[in-house]
Amino acid sequence: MPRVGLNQQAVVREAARLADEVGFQQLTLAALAGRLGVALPSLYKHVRGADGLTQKLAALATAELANDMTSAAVGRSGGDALRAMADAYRDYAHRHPGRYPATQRVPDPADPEHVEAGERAVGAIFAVLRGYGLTGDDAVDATRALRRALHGFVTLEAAGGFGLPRDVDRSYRQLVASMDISFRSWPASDG
Amino acid sequence: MPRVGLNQQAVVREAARLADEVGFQQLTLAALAGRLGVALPSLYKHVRGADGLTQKLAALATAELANDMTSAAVGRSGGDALRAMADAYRDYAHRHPGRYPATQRVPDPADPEHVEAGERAVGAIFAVLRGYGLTGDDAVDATRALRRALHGFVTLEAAGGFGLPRDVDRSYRQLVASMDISFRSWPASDG
DNA sequence: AACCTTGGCTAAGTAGCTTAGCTTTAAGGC
DNA sequence: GCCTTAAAGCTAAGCTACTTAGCCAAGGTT
Repeated sequence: MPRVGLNQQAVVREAARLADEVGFQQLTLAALAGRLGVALPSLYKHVRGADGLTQKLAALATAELANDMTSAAVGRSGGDALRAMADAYRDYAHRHPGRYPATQRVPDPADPEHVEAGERAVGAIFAVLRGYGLTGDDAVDATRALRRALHGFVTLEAAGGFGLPRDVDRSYRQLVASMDISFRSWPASDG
Repeated sequence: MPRVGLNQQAVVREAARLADEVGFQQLTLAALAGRLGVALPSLYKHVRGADGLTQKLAALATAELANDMTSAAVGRSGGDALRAMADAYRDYAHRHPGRYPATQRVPDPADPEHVEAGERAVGAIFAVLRGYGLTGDDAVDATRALRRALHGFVTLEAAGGFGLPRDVDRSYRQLVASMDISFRSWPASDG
């Protein structure tokens, strides 16, 4: 029995690749083990079963997405920053259709890297909102609104949920434009 | 073997109740069969397996949601109608936590009732948007934006995804208020 | 060289879904 | 009132996927 020499990182990275190829839902331990050239139960030496694997995948994907969003916004502000970040978000979902769904998982408090990645993602949005003069509770609400809008879009897009015949890129630009308007005239916090 | 006397409707209705109790993900054929007092394979006489069951559940839930949204908006217009409909949407998700996720399933073209329910739901939103003077492509984009916003909110809320400490009802009102503003100054279609 | 941690394995068991094929109920025609 | 038959139930069997238990060998450490 020649050793393959796996470790957790190698397993999770391969899982990410596989997920992008076959889809998040189709990511199975059996397929992953086959890809890595080991028997299925061997994976348990590296990750805590199927759930542990998806949690680690979530941590990886969240970190990647946070990176992309941050780099997109750097050196920009206001509507420019918003558009750049929104594009980076959608791009990531397109480039990594299998990893993207994992980013929606609530960070595991027991995994510091996961928690940190989540905070960086939120922080990137916060930074953009500061350009609109939004801070404190307003920024919290606005962050939620933006996350929802972006996530909702790419999810429905991926599901083919846009039955209505309308150019999708354009819809996205419209969405971002409307968020821009919302943020500029954000309802007063005591509303 | 005394007959229970099931039919498709009885099976789907019980599935809806069960889903609300144990959660959409935990809705299993085994649990449903136990609840109905029949052996698991007997369900196949009424629905086409697990997938067929969730599709029928989706049709039921979508119809219910469309009804609620429509009744909420009737006799109102503009921001009033928007708020009422948004509240009805979130209420439904709260009252039927197990059915709600099923409403996100793309309508099955082979199931006329499902298709019709989906059209009624979109139609209810369209009617409200007409009050903002939005029609045609603008209404399409705005409908997508509203669906996303509402769905995103209740999904994140259900997932406990609002880690940030902030009153959730209030966030919802803010969200709806910001949609109201967006719709009143919707970007021109040629933007 | 002996040790012992680690990464691999096989075997076995669980949960859930599905199909095949049989039996019985109960409705309808004669 | 019987006979036929479609429908509704059943058991048996098999599939996929995940999980646990327990064993063995590879290979670094002392």
